[in-house]
Amino acid sequence: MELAEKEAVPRRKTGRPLSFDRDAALEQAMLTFWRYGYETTSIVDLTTAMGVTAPSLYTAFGDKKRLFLEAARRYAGDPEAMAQALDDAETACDAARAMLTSAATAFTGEATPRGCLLASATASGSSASADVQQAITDIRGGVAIRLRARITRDVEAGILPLDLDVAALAGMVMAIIQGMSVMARDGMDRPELLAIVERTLQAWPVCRT
Amino acid sequence: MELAEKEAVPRRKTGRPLSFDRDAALEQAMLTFWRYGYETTSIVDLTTAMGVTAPSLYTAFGDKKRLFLEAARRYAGDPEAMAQALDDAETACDAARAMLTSAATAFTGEATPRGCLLASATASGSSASADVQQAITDIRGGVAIRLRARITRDVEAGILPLDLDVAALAGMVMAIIQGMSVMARDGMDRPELLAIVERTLQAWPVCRT
DNA sequence: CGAGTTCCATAGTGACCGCTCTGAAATAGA
DNA sequence: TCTATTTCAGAGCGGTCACTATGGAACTCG
Repeated sequence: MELAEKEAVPRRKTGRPLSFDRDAALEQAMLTFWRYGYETTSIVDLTTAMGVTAPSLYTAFGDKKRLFLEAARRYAGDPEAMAQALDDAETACDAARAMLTSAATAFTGEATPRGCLLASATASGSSASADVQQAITDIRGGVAIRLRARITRDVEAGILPLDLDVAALAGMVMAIIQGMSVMARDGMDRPELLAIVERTLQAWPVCRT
Repeated sequence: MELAEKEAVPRRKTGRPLSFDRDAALEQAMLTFWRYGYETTSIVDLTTAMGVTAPSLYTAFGDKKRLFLEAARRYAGDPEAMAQALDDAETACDAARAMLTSAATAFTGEATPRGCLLASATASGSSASADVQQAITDIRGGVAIRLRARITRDVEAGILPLDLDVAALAGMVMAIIQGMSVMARDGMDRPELLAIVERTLQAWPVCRT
């Protein structure tokens, strides 16, 4: 539940120090979950990638679920920073374009797995991990909420029509992001994804002005 | 490899007959994979849903991989029928609209799991199932190819502009389908998905004429 | 230097995984 | 009815799963 509270500063004063870089290990865990998914990544996969033994992993991160959620939070980045980026864009259309192009770029990185961790890692799973799936769903929902808020701001500013279906417009952007994740995993390259982004933005009301 | 050949008619003449409806059992297997994914569905999950014992499952379907691929083929339906439906539509835009609305409807059915089996069941997985993931990717790719062909037909007929990026337009439709699968799984209802479809189709060149 | 604390690696734990061995039961053809 | 063939259900195969008990090693503090 409130596992984010004691996480930041549980710093011990005495005792043997950590023999590995916790942050670097978390990064490797994130990349492993990104590539193989939550349930379909084994502890052995993780310990191998992170370069630590199983007991060290459990001491440092709790268990597989908490490690995954921490990795997912690291992947998602600071929600406030995303909200700020959306707000800083001149228009909601610019904000959406920035979201989509950065997604298309991130999904086709050379040094990372393809696609989106949040879209693929818990896309399916047993009922035993329903709570983890819900947590990731909530992160996605948070992005959608912030995007809708940014669009609504443009409606209220008179930039977008008053009768606009804000949820549908935001939903289109979210759907393209999740869809591009699948297609990037299928091997589609970055220019193709960016072309999809530009085509999709043609659906934006009066964005072309 | 060529497991589709001897499948249709391996009918034995003697011996104890099957005590269950193979087709109905396959249907239940499909629904189970649809809900829980490929690797994250256990044999016990399957035998429970199908109402058969493990040895019966293996005798009738081979192994987990072959059962899944057969279920996926059943889910995808006849590719020729889909190609025919695309061709029968008056325009490529109508064909795309039909694809998208039927996807939005199928992803929010009352009697089925939510989302798309082909989009979610192998969205992530260990490297041990890379061949299964590739098989599902190929099915998705087949849909994209047929959609591009239908769009190209409209370009050649002068309905769509000659300089149209066909791959990008088809990719947009495919991305929306995969994306709606995720959002349907997140709980989005049918009217919301259909609103996304209509908004997205605003990006279609001169579809509104 | 101890005492106390924390992390280390080895070597497991029971539970579940996909899958199959076994022998009885049910059919078709002789 | 007898034989051959196929499916049935129960029990269990080796392997992997997430996770941990244990005892020694490395640190801080007094």
